Amino acid sequence: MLHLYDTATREVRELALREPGTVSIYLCGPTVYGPPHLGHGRATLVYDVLRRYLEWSGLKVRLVSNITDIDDSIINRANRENRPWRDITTKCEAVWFEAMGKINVARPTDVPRATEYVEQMVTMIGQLVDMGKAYLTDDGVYLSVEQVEGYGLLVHQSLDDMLAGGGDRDVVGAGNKHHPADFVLWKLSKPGEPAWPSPWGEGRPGWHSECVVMSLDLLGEGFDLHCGGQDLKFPHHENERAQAVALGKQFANHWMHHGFVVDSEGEKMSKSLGNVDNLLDLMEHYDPRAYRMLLLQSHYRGPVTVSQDNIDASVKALARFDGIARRFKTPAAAADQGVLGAFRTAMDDDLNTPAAMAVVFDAITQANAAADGGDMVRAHQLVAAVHSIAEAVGLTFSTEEEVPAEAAAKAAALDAARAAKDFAAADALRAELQADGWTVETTKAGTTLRR
RNA sequence: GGCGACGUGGCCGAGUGGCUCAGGCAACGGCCUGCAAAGCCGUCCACAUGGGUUCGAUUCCCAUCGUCGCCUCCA
Repeated sequence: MLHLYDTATREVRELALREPGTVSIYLCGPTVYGPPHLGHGRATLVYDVLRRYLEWSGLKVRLVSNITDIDDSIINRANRENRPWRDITTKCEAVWFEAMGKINVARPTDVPRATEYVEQMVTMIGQLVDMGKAYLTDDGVYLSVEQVEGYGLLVHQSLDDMLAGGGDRDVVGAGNKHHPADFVLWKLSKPGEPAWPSPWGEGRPGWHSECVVMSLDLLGEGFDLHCGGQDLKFPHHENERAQAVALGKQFANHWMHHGFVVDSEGEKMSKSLGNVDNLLDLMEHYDPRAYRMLLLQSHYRGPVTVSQDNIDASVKALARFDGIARRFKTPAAAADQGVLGAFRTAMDDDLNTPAAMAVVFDAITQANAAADGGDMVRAHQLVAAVHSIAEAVGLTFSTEEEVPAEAAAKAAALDAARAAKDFAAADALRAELQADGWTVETTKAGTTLRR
């Protein structure tokens, strides 16, 4: 069974299932106000691999990932561009799923939108107010973190230490809050801002309230796993949990956080740094599978550098990977159990995908070696295992390339020249094709081209 | 100031108290090939620094240096 590092307990431990055979996962989704960046790509790819692996293992996965379509960033952009905010959110959501499709990230089983949950959020906030755990101020409703048992579980820091570290930062809503760490549940709206009715006045929910309501509604109390980027650990996840705890509800049983995408200087790639390449750009310029391969060859908890060199290396690795799919069309054998077992061992150990990929590449080498040695049965067993693993991690094979008529004609001419032993002509044709970007393989069976 | 992560070979990147010191990319040699490519075989290049524990440390402990993240925008 899968063991994962749990941020709350700071140890790798078994992912316990509330209901045998079914895994319930909540992943904080995007705020739809701009194109998805590389960080979003990593987040979705990491958990797509997790989800596929669990399904491949025979488990039923319920993966809920929300769309945050109420947020200050959205309102700001709407004001800046003088257009309706819903226009932005619907467009961005469409772009989001388009990008997800390109990187082969399966759509979550549930995609709730914040706008569809406002009433439930108001109800929940009302309960917190009634319980005396939340209070109304001039600009909204806040949760009183001092009344939350174990606040700071995920950051492993006491409330006092958090405050001591604040430095010169401005405390948001300082004048209104009872305690500097209290956070907003309901923001009263200013004229012209999107607004929903509430007992405290028109306004909109705070970000942290969205996810707690949606996750508990769709997955129920004590769901198995809550995941997201390390930057969501605090305050977002801490505050989601705080609300659940304040309500007296069981929240996530296990917390998983992945590392950042960094630039070549090793700094976090963040929107505020302005060094962000968006995900669609990356897909346009490189094999869309390259990013997944790059991430699979890194551990999910560490930082990943997305650089020219790294992407190039991943593209090359994919070529080797595709090589066996070209060589062995349909593996007509049962998958090698040793390879699958080694793969499972790696994955179950905190999703050690780099080790898992090492298993795959070893199997590829062995399969090629077996075939070179004439043992096709063995080769096919290994290839079948590679195909199975590819499915488990969401990698597809690229085999047949569309070859334009002109290039195909040159390839045919090349074969004819070789048959006639006119090697000078053959070499010239090959050079032309290579100049056009083709990888040319001339074999006894004829010339094949691929990009 | 508090909390945390990390420093592995030309690059990326797992892992381990000693045994065979993953894997990918690159380079070099060989086989194969008309020559290449692909594939296979082999070579090369390691564990930030200084102490300590130990029969033995890249792996454990301490210190130092360095990098990065979080401490209410953020995947």
